[in-house]
Amino acid sequence: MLSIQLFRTDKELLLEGLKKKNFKDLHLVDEIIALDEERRKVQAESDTLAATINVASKQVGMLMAQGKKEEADLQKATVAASKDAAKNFIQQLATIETDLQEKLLKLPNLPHSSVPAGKTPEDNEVVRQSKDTPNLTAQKLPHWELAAKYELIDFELGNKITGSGFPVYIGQGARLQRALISYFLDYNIAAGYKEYYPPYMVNEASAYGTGQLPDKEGQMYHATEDNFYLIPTAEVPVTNIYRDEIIKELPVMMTAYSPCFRREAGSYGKDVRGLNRVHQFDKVEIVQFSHPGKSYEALEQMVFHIEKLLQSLQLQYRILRLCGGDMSFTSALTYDFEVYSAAQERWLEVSSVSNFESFQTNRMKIRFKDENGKTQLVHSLNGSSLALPRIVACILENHQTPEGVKLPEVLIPYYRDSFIK
RNA sequence: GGUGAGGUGGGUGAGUGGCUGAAACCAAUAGUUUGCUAAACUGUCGUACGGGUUAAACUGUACCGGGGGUUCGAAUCCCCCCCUCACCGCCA
Repeated sequence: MLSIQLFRTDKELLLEGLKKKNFKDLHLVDEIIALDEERRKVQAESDTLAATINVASKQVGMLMAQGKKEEADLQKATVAASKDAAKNFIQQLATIETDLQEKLLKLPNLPHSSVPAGKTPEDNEVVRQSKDTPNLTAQKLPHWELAAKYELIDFELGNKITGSGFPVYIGQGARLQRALISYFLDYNIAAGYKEYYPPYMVNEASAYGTGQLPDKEGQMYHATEDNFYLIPTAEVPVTNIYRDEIIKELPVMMTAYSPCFRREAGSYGKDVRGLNRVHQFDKVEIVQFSHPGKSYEALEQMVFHIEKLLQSLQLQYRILRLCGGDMSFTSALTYDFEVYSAAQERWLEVSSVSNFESFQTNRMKIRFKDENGKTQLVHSLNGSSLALPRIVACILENHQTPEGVKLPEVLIPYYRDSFIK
């Protein structure tokens, strides 16, 4: 949620940013400004009236104590007379505030100045790309065939137990999941992130906090009996750890593994074959809360952190700076990491790292005391390090050899073998 | 699921209708002092939204789990909801 101060002081900047994000309903800006002014006007009047009522009420008590009953009754009448007006003001205020809030929630975050203009993924900017491309000559099997060949993943079995998009990992496949999760967590912890093991279901307030509600409700599995939501990412429970808190020491660096549940309503076709898109998958997430002046530095660090991780897995990757039109609603700057699937001959997104600035924390009221002792919103950032399915897909495809899948060096201690065969 | 107790500021915890935005203690923080890896003393110390100011000072309103009600006036009384704890039941 954008801060209301922006509307009072930087209207031009606001409009410019919204345009870059291809936001259409620009008239909302003027409506919000008008509502804000009205709100302040009504509040001033309401507060004044409330003040006079409070004074009169206090006098009733004093007069009664002195035994001046008639004068007290007079004051009572004064208060009673103002009561309707006071109630009216309160209702007016509530209406205006609800309206204001609703409109404010419709506006996306403003893009950072480095965000390229554009509307579609084609307009994303390639920041860096690893040089070498995998040299697969003899065989070039896609991961779903490799998974069948080595009995790693049974997609059909998942259909029977639950439904499509719920793969069952078996034997070496299951072991690889465990190895990757442990490796990713250890890698993050070594960089200073604190490990959390959060709940996999959250309440409504948490889902609102990170912005899954109200607009992305259909993407989450909902346990209606208790009104809990299955988390679509560990970002939700982990970020909410600090909801309504004033943080004592920045930065806060957290990492968590969790399964992720996504309904992915409306996705079909060859793009979702195998592990490319599933309803339940595993991911290790990193989250940071940062001083507003240092959040972009933190973002670059996170990008570097993930880049090194991908290099250690010997996967070919590229880093994209998303254009205004392709960025998420809440983000100010997003870098996507894609790894090249040699067998499918396409890039697959494996991580997305974003700075949300104060867009999330404004809604969740996550703050700190600045140098002058004033309470300010912190900046929040997060990224995947990493999402497993597509990493698994690329490891299988890109490291396939006639002898089996040769695992990268760093995974061997975790997998306790060097080949999947 | 049943029964009981309870939800107050960073923490413990007092407060059962006006003198309470809230005692006391602890923590935190600033300073004073003592020549020692600390103690003593003093001050400051909730949040939000307004007004005000270059910025402060200052000032108004709201908030004692959430919502509603009674009353001139509510942390305090009433109703509904949520949550926590204890015991019982069930159980990985």
